[in-house]
Amino acid sequence: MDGRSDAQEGDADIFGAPQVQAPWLPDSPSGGPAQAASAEQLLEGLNPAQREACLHGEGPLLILAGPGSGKTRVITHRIAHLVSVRGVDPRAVIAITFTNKAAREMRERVERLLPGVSGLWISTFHAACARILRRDIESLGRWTRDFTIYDTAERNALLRDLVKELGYDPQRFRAPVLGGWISRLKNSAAQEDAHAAEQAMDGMESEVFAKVRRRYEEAMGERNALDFDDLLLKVLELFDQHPGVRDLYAQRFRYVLVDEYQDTNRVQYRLVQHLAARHGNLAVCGDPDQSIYRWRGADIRNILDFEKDFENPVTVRLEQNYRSTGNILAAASAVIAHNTERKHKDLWCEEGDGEKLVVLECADEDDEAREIAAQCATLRARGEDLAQVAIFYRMNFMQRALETALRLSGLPYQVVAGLEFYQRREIKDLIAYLRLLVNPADDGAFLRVVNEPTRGVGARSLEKLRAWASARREPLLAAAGDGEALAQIRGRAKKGLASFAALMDELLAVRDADAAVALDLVLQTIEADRWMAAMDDGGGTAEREANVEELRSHAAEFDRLYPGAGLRGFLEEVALVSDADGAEEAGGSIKLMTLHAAKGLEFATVFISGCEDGLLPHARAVEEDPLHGIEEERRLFYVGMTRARRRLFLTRAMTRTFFGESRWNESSPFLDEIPPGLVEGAMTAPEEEERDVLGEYDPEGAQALAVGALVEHDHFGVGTVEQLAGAGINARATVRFRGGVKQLLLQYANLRVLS
DNA sequence: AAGGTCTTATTTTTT
DNA sequence: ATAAGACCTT
Repeated sequence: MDGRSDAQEGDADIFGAPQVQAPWLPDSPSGGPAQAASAEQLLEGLNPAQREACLHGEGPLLILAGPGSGKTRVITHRIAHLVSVRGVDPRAVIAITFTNKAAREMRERVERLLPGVSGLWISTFHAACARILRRDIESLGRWTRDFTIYDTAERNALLRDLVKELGYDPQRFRAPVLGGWISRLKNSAAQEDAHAAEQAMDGMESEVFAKVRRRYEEAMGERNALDFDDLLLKVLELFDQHPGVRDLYAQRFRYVLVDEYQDTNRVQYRLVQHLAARHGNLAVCGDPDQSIYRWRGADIRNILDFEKDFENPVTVRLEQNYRSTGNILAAASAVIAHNTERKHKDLWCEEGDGEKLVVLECADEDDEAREIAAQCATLRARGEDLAQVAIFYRMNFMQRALETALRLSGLPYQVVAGLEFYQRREIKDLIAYLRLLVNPADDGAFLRVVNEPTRGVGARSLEKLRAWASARREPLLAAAGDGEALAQIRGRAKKGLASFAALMDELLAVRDADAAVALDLVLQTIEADRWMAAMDDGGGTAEREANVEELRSHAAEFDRLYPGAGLRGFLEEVALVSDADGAEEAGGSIKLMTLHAAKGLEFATVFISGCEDGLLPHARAVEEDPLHGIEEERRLFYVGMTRARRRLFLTRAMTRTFFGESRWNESSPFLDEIPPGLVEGAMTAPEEEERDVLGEYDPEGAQALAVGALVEHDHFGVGTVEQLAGAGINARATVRFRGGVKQLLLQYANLRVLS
């Protein structure tokens, strides 16, 4: 195999030239590991199936990998084997993952096997595409390589503006909905049924939608911006329209590996086809049972049909589970067996049965959170490492109650994949300054910071500026620096705009500088201290200052890690890597995350909270698509269960507060799919529960209740009792309030009897 | 134009 | 319950 010579010669000047590149992938001119691991070392400890996947040479390879079957191990060892044993140039290998977290982990593990290696591409689809576009997007004619990446919030902000601009009611045509439609349309663009997607919207609305969409694409072009979907789509366009460019990449990537293939959508599928077109050495890895991204276009057929799509693929099944105890595995297998859309798998493990699963029924979400915290405290007392404990939830808002309980119990915790940080106002503003400086056409960034700190520029003058700019198809920043445009604006606004333009002009000096340097100049130029003081809404400026300081240290750290990547590289990372906290992991703390974020991870102890009908499966998922929805939710539950190595707790709350109102929930149907013999504390622990609950429940007051009594409730006001049922903690009342009839659990309702 | 109060919708999941 | 918007006042 002499992959090395042709890749190096052909690509050195093309790919190795100094350029903006995905910073975490330093693409040094000469790749190659410092010291190669030997073949024996690499295969050590692998089972026969893992070995086969690792050693597979040329041609398509499908790795069907059950949870905990050592999939990442196989991929990383395969890469190491290719490079160090078969002598493949690292730059001829591309490994694509689905999340940043997975990419990071894979990179670390490969580096451990191949110390000092460089030139490998290990990244998400989005990062890889961004990187390709930074180099080649100008072939498409419309964007420059300094394009800005818009996240969902920025996309929605633009859409809202456009809806208004087009004279529609932004209340009726809400940006997130429109954005969702646009995204779905784009992701099905590579499919035959793109037309069908458009028809799905009815009459009147579809016309509005079509108009908004057209304007949106136009505006994104004018702003030199791309949304997440565009990143993939534009590469596809590039490859379709410029076979030469396509060949450059297809030629370079002798080996293409794709992880989590079951979650690829049709666009990603086609991208992979392009990349592997030349050499056909495509190895994909995945598990149809863990496909949980159908809602954003993932097409499970991609993996189910792999064997049809490629001639003579080698299929390797990894069915031995190295992670979980027998009980956990049996429970998870029993649950997933209820799905019809799947390939049968026989998972097995050498572990013993282990502990039984524990189901905890709790009164409400606070009780649930306290119960979980109490269990965690017990684990800690027994000497368990809390870093090996995770709590999963279906929806982000559920995080609150959990956090509160953990904090009260004095347990250290860490929220994984919270986008919090980069959503903070001061951080978004600073990022917008930096973006505008790299991409002066980014009107979104302009609008965000033109009056931040305040410069007396209000809606009226901005409207004039906009009119002038859009008539000339000029960016707003250019207009702000144009005497003619400013001629129609007077007073403070005029001065403000001019000074803003001058300020941005000054900042231009650090356009190609390191991230920290650029950030510091921005902070200095806008007089950050005064700016933050002005933002102060009473809570003081300490927190904002700390956030800004954290951003500075992020930037400095980035510069240190990726010399040469500069401000542009930093902005790319900020746009694509949402989980900023993932970098440094706080030792010994419990991990909180959504079920989706849990994919690919493992913990000794796992809590799945909210095992309730309506939440798991999520009511909306089932509603949208009764057929596939429930199966996807079941897969999600399965993913959660199979993260656990030794202990699995499934918790549910009888009532849960949704938005202000508390709702009664049935238990999740998935719980009933677990063989009862594997579960302990079967379904309820009445004596404990009663004790918990009675503390807050006043039976005295309840006794005064009778049908016909007039009662008062904190939220619903005054009402009449129509019916009483149940006893003790289950006592319920049906009460007619002015706003309607409510079923209330007496223990929580806190009813005051008026007559 | 800026700052305050009041209404309103919001809750899948991620790049 | 909460946050973001709309709306009103200065």
